[in-house]
Amino acid sequence: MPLPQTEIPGRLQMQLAERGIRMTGPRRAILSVIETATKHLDASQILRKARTVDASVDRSTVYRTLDLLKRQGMIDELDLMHLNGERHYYERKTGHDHIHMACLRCGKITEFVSKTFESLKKQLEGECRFHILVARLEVGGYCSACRR
Amino acid sequence: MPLPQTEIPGRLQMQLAERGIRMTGPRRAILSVIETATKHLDASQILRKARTVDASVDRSTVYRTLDLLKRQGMIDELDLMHLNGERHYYERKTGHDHIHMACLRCGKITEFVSKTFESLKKQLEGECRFHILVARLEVGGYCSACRR
DNA sequence: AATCGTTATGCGACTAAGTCGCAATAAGAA
DNA sequence: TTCTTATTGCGACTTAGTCGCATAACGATT
Repeated sequence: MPLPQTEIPGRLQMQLAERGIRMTGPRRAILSVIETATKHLDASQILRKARTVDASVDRSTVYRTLDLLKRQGMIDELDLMHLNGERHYYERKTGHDHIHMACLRCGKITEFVSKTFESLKKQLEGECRFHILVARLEVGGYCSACRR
Repeated sequence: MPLPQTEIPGRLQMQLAERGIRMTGPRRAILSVIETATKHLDASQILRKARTVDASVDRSTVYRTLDLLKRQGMIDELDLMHLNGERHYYERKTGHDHIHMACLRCGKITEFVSKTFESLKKQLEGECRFHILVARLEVGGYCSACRR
């Protein structure tokens, strides 16, 4: 998981404030969970963790907040190749998109930043005249340790 | 949707036979639906269509068959950026992977084959020593007609 | 500080996707 | 035809996510 050390805690809160979006207790709890996460979390994990901060947080508030953050382009939604069922995972959007590689044997998730990926997106924007808002590249296979 | 004219109907059946996998009525119905599809179908659409061929086909058989085909690397599973809820879509795997671009305004799905995408996969295989079995690149944004 | 329009929340009931165990059935090799 | 093994339909279940609604809380304004 990307957790750049340069990242200011409370950044998501600030970004929402800048956009004139109301801040609330449950929202703060959920944002802090996402900001301090060290691995990819799904909605129910986010709910559980948020409740340790604010016990009243409800499941639907988690979903609504995730929708808000997605719409604002502040988080990305991942499947991680459905390694563990159908749930979705979330992570903060950083400046540079990265590729997720999921090992189908050991379950390890590897992230990878690639210039080629950036060129590919430019190619799509140009050749297809498509305006990209989200790009998600997920790969499933065997990691270096698990391939033989 | 890719429906190459060179494609032999019954190809999936043959591939399964080659691998010594048992052929059954329901399975045949489901395969034919997938083979003759002209757009991306989800599990319940596949079920509905398969039932016009063999009325007894059950939902769980559809899911089990889709799992089988996924495991055999004969179909790909797509989200299409969750344009219409959480369902998954399926398509036959062809020789060349392609990118799916989903327009978030009009819902159009555009497919794109790219050399750069192939290089990117090679890069992952090489630099990360990752053995790729599935690669899924989905893009959400605005298509040429909907961007302004 | 008190007011007030608007937005967000918790609750609970609901939908829809997908899973699973099991007894019955059908494939296909012998 | 027989027999083993894989597959099926059924039905009950789980789990992710949605929605309407009455209540609560934000935060701008006075």
